[in-house]
Amino acid sequence: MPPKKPVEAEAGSAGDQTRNALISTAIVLFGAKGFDATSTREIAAAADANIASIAYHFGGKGGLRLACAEMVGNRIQAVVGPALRSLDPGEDAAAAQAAFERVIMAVADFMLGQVEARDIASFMVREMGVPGAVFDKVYADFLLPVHRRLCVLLGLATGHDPESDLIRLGTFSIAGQVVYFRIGHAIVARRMEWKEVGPGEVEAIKAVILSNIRAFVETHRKQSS
Amino acid sequence: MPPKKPVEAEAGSAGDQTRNALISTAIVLFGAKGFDATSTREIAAAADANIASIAYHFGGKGGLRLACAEMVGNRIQAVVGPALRSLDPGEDAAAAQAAFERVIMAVADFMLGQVEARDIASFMVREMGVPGAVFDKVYADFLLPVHRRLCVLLGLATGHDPESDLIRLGTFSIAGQVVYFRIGHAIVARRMEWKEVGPGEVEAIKAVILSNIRAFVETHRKQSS
DNA sequence: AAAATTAAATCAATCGATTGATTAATTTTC
DNA sequence: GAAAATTAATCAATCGATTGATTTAATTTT
Repeated sequence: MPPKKPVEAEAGSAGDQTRNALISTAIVLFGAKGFDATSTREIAAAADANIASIAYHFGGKGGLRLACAEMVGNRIQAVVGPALRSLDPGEDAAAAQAAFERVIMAVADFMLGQVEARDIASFMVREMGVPGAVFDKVYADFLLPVHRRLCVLLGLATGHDPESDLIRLGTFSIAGQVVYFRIGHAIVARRMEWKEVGPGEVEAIKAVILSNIRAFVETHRKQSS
Repeated sequence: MPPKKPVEAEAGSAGDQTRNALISTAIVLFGAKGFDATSTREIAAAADANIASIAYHFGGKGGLRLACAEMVGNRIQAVVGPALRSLDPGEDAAAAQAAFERVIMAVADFMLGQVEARDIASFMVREMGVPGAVFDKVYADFLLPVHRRLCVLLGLATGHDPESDLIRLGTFSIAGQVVYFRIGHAIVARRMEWKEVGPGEVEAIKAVILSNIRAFVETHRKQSS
């Protein structure tokens, strides 16, 4: 019988080591090739573990998938969470816009930045395409609260109702740009004649997205009575 | 043995019928579940054909994948091509912007519109995520020329060099919004509390994207000397 | 025009390989 | 020494691909 999942990340236990190794390598492989295209033998070999370890620790391949989603959610929360709760913009439209920009830029840095984070982003983007337990969990635990908060900020920045169609869809259209540059990085890189998407290229992408954010706010800004 | 009675030789030979049926159903299944998650038996059963037909007509599962990409490319070309070549904007910035908007709106209609087209879009979006023969073919035959043409239009509309980083990345940021609303439609629909993405919802999305296009042009417009 | 021939297409059956999962035995850890 | 963890080996099921036989359509020969 598998043990209770560790609340704290204890790297000491031998069981947790292989457990974490399986999750880490599975995220990379799931993100790179997809869930179905990745075999349990491949994961076990890359993680230097036995095939049966997957069933032992996670109950099966599906359980490992959920465990990956949980770790991905925690990782992203650690990146975006502080930027989301770092300030209370109150009624200041400029401060709200600055906070909105900061969150989107943080997400872009995470999604497009370091190579180790790209696998995490790829995994999550893949899972968001197919309905299932992972989708429901990530949506409820991560996507919905983050999007709600972004809508509050964008609503304050423009003077519109945060839950209006304009603000909700507008937030999607901005956040969607970040997502697109992640999943479409191969196309973008080829078209831009980039050998790789390094720090300089990420900055170029961020500049365009930031410009689009400010253009959106400026276009839809309401006069505050 | 007596010869068989002459049968009707109506539209399409018997071989082409099953061939087209295999491609059509494969696009739907590949788009909905992914290439690896779709078995040849499943395709053959849905297409009401024999399993061996896939190897006979396409040489194998991979050949069917390429054949699907070819048909998808033709379908999209038929939709976007006329809008792209319908006019020569010359030096008129306003006409170029109008043409740009028309093309993006046509792509959005195709990507988000009718249910039968969503499978095609899903298939292509999936294939664009993994490097391979399909990626190379679609990029060279479809993505590159369309993106180049869009850059010309957006360059004319804003007065910038069509091949500048700003215009190329800006075009991606706009076209990427359309792609995102396709792959993220499940998330968007849940957040917007839409039961389904019907014509009205598509119009709402298009309005936001169109607004973003105009905000981009207005922000980056150069004075023509 | 009838018969014979060739080519195209589909069929049921089966191949070896691989999938995720499971077992029983063994080692490690505390 | 008991629980936790790992291991090699095996399970039934399914994968894509292939086979040889059969049927259908088109072409040639008589």
